[in-house]
Amino acid sequence: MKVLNVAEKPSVAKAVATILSRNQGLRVREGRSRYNKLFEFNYSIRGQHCQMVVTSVIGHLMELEFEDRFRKWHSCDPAHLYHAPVRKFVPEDKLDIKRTLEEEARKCQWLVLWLDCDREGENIAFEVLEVCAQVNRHIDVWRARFSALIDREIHESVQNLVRPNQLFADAVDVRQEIDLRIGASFTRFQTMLLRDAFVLDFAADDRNLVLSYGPCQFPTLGFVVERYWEIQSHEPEEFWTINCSHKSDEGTSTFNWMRAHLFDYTCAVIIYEMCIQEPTATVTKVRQQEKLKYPPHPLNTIELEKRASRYFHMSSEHTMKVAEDLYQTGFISYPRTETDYFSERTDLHGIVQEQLGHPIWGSYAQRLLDPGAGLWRNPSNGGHDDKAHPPIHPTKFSAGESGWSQDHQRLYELVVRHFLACVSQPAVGAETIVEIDIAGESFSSSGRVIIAKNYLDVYRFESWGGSMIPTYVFGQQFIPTTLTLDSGVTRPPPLLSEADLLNCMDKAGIGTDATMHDHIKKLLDRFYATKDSNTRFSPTNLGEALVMGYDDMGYELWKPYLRSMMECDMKAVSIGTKRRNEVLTTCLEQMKACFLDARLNKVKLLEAMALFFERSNRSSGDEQHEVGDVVRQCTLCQESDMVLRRKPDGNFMVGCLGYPQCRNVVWLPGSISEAAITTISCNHCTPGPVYKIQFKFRRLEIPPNYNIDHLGCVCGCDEILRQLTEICGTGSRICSTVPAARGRGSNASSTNAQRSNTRQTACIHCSQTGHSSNDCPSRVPRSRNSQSHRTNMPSGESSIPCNVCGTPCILRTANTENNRGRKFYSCQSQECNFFVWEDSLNSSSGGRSAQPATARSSASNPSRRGGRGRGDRGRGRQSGARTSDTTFVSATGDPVSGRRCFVCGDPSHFANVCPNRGM
DNA sequence: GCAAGGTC
Repeated sequence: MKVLNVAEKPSVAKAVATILSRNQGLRVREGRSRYNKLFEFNYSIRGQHCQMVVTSVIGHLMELEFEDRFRKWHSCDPAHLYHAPVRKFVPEDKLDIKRTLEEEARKCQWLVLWLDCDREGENIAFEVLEVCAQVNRHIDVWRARFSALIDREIHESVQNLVRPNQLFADAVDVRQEIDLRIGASFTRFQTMLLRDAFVLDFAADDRNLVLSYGPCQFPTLGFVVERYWEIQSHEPEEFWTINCSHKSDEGTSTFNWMRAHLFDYTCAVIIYEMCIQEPTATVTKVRQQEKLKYPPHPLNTIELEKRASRYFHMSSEHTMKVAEDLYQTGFISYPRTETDYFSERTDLHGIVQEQLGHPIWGSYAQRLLDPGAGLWRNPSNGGHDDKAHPPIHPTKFSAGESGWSQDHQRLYELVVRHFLACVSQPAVGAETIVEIDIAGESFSSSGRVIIAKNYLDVYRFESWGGSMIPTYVFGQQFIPTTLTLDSGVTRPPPLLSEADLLNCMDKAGIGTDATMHDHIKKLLDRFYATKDSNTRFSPTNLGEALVMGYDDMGYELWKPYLRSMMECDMKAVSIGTKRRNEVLTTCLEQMKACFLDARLNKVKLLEAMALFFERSNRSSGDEQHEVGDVVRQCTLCQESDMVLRRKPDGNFMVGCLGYPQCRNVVWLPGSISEAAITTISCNHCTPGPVYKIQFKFRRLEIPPNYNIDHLGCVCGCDEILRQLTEICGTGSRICSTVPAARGRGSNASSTNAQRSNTRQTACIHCSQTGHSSNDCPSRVPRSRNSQSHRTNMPSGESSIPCNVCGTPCILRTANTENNRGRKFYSCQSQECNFFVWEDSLNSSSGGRSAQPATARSSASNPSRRGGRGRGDRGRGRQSGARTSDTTFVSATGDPVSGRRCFVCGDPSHFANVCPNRGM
């Protein structure tokens, strides 16, 4: 029988082949991919003679992408990316590996998968399986389960093959699809919204700047911003403390006040004065005890990154590059591992033995192996095990190689010293604590003497501070040498260091050991954060603005909860308690709703950006193409979407995204001041969905008997919209400009709204034809700024104060069929919708109502927080001074203020406990 | 031009 064995990486293929063949009769040949060799030997599985071929892939064989027609950024509304078709395929650079697998699979009866024993490994197993089964559908597929590349483990696993686990692979499929859809939709949305709207001069090529969003990179940025805000909002507070020292023949001891400090000056002074009046100190306790300082757990990836950052100021990304080099050249074990415990079968003594010849730590290694020295101790167990790789440890001796950089040298030294420390006894110290009493107040002093340094002898990166303390005996009395009342101020926490950031990510489950450094690097690459020489991170203006924008929307998109929830769902899929499609559908529905909501609230992002950046007056580039909100699929080209857009002149239109190939367009009345897509679809227009638009018209530009708020459909069925287009026109500038003419001329199937524009309708201001109300020569010059509008009011015009806002109302004449010639007062303020018939003001009761004909829209004057600088944010949060006073409950049951669920928007809970998640 | 996850 011929058996094809496939490992996740070349090194594992080589190790498996070497172990199984016992290095006898092992033949090596090249495959189509230069990195993935093939190893051949004979072996017996459960008594059956097998010709074994072992080869490898390089991680994932396949990638997930949108189908071609959705890949261009302007090809569709980003909201469509939540259901646009995706495909899994082998990318160009992996085709060689695929061909090798196909060639070998054709000749084999069995396929044995030696992928890492985690979810990603299982998913890769199914990718390999798919490729092999396509060329040999009879191939029998098996999975080898192993937890380390050690002889017994590998031999046992091949004799106890199991079937691949579809559920594990499903969980990864779900993760991939969600990551892709969320990432691509939000990235396109925020990039196209913000890039050209502001002057982003920090990037050399700001036209090609990408403002990416990702479920790992954003929470990572969130940690940085949150700490920054904490520092910004810190208000130093003065405190008071009493310090005491005592000088004797043996030396000086410093005693610390056991109350530490008081913020109340009066209290501190009263206590201090009591001490001054009765300054005799009495020793109330002398305690001596042995203290141990334990060596670190065996080294895993995150710990390696953290320590290299702390000890050598190396970035996590650089650390992993250097570690990869050392691994490739055989000096250290596999550097991407979660495991921080050595299997009992690891030959720890053998690893130490290799280091005996080292000029610096060789003698320490000798002492370790000397049973008489008593220095050896079996390493501790950190409690993490990825079941695939051992902790990082040295695999080959080196006293320094010629090609090594200083960082190679340092990292190898760290790995070796860390390993030697792990198998060493803890340091032992003798600690003395002395407590004294002065006028009823307690003070303490401590000293430590190291009795045996043990592992600290080799682990030079750690120290154990301590100082000698003079001898004191219980009951002894003395007069302090100094007794002072000192003041200090509270300090903010420091900026996050790289080690802190890795810690936050690790605790919140953001990224994996192999990818965390990538997410950190991405923050720097995207200009979201900077790192100072002390490896501490600050957000850039861009990073802070983005987080602030989403925070102002009330969404937790920059917090780690979304990722944590996804992780829970992945776990549920992998153990079979939830189905793959169920999780996928529900999660994507929720994220799409969240996306649509975020887009409706995009003004928050714009406002936050405006706090930090100048507005740009660019009119070309993406701004022209800024994807608006989708109304429907274009019925003309039937490929792209029709989207609502606001043109530079302020007028609205609905145009096809396929422009200029498709020039389908619907022109809208020129009297619209606001328009926003809703999620309500029209019941009449087909093919659906056709989303209705919430319009707001300018009071002065439409007849009085029309409501200024109108929920309408632009696809021809809406009578009111049709009438208003007839009455108001679409704006003469639109009619006369070249692009507009092009749009109409090329599109024979123009809508009612378009055709109506050419009719001769009377202006509502002067009742003349030949111009629209927008361009009426008798019309009051109208600015978008209501302030300037007021100053331009023509003198002599009849006016009354507005009942609602007090702004003068102008007397107008209606020109509609039902009310032609009738006078009405209309408020000039754009923020106010008040108008009233003149005749109704004179009738005390009955007849026409004296009430304003239109109510103020609740949305017309949204309550806003005042302008806010960077520093105010944290302060607001600290004092709970947010817009809502609702109490929120986090997963741990702690009340948290000012947030709302990003799934359903309900402010009473967080998304992780949302009843609407339905999963 | 978007994500995150493998790995050379």
